[in-house]
Amino acid sequence: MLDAVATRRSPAPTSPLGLSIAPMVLSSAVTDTLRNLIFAGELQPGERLIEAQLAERFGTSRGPIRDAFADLTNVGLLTSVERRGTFVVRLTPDDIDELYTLRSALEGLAVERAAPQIGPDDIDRLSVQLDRLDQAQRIGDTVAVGEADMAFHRTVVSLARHRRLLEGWERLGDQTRLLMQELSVVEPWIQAGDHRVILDALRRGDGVAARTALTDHLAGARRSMIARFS
Amino acid sequence: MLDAVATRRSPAPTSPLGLSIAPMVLSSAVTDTLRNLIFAGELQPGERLIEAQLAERFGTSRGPIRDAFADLTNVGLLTSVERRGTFVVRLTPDDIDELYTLRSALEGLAVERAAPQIGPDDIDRLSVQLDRLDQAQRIGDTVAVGEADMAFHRTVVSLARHRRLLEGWERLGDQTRLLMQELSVVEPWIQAGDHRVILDALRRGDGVAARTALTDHLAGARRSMIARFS
DNA sequence: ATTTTGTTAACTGTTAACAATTCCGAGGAG
DNA sequence: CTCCTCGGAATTGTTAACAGTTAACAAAAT
Repeated sequence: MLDAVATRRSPAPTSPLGLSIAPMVLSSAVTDTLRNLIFAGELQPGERLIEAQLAERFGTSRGPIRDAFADLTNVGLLTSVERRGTFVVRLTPDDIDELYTLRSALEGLAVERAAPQIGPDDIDRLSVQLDRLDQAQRIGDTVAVGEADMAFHRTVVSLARHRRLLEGWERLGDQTRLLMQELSVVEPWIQAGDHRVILDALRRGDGVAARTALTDHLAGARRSMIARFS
Repeated sequence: MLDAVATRRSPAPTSPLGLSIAPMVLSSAVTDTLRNLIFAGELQPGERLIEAQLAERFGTSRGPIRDAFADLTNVGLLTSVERRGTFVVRLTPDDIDELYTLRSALEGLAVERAAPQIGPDDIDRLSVQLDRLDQAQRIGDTVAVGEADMAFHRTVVSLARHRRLLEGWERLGDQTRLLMQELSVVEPWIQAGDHRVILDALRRGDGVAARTALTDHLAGARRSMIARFS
């Protein structure tokens, strides 16, 4: 029915046998599939998405497609104009500025909250993710780099134990991935070191240091992104 | 068709004759109506909303209702569980903490960005809104107080000229109004003065002062809210 | 050549019917 | 008395068809 069904939002309940029992809701499956198509660049910025077309492609009716459009519009990956259609967002330099200044504020708050209550297992998790990032960078796999980078940042934010903060950040995270796809950026080498500094500060439980390391890192990324904007 | 159609998101285009020409989209009308019903306390926290019921009440089919549910869920006024229904959010003390810490971060960023580029007309607008707030407080009109308070804060954020910041804040603003309704709070008297301090700092273009005044104000409101939580 | 006006095709918003799941109480077994 | 099972009712998820709007194009007028 669907090319590839990636359940992301709803962590599938499983039966004792490990089988996924949860009756799938098409809308969310479509949402995830579309998101991945966007991140993979198959749906390009500016492109118009037509309900009936996608409905046929996925073998569903237009209802679930509409729901997915609504979701992705709220996340900021699509924009929709009443009675005129919905399109993949095309980011401008102003958008980049907005993205990174906001991420800076949110992630800054996050690390300061996370630092005092962080545990050794959390540190390990972050460390593993950084290794994965290095690995991906060495190979030169753009998609994997994007994924790993965002995974690290997302984990940091999640450690603040602040639901709304995480939800708000996730929107920006998705848009950042769209940006990376749009610029087809292999993350600049600078960042490899930046991340370690953040992690070290967190390991010491030094929230203030972690914050400045993080905001510096994001300011650098922001400049670098705006610079390579064609 | 609809009891009261309040278009909030889409500022209705009007013809030279003053007639609203824009063909109304039911979904957004329903969204606004539901939001107002929630703020007015007619739909109480925890209450379950049933698609068919509301569809009949508004004289529409279930489609637009579903769309409205999706919107309000994304805003944080409703929560919906797959195949199980959607409910008016019931806020807990933890939620209050989240709301105010996040608002603090966002509005802090906002004033610092707004301060350097603020004009006399902006100051006037804010001043008028504060007068309105005082007025409402003197009369003791809870709903008007909530509206005026949120209007002031919203204007401050909008002056930062940062689309994503404003969008993110608006979700929190809506949830704050829900909170006020839930606690049926006439804003504590402290705040009257607090707001003036913020405005004065902005008038001087002093972003840092405005930030501390604002975050102090929000910290106070947070404590006061948690305190009166029954 | 350029603008204007019909005209048509495509698409979104909406509706109503169908399918599948959940909820809730009655009845029976332990 | 408690727990479990088994319908039936209620409710959400999905589908397919209809209606109004927008966009694109060709013909006519300036």
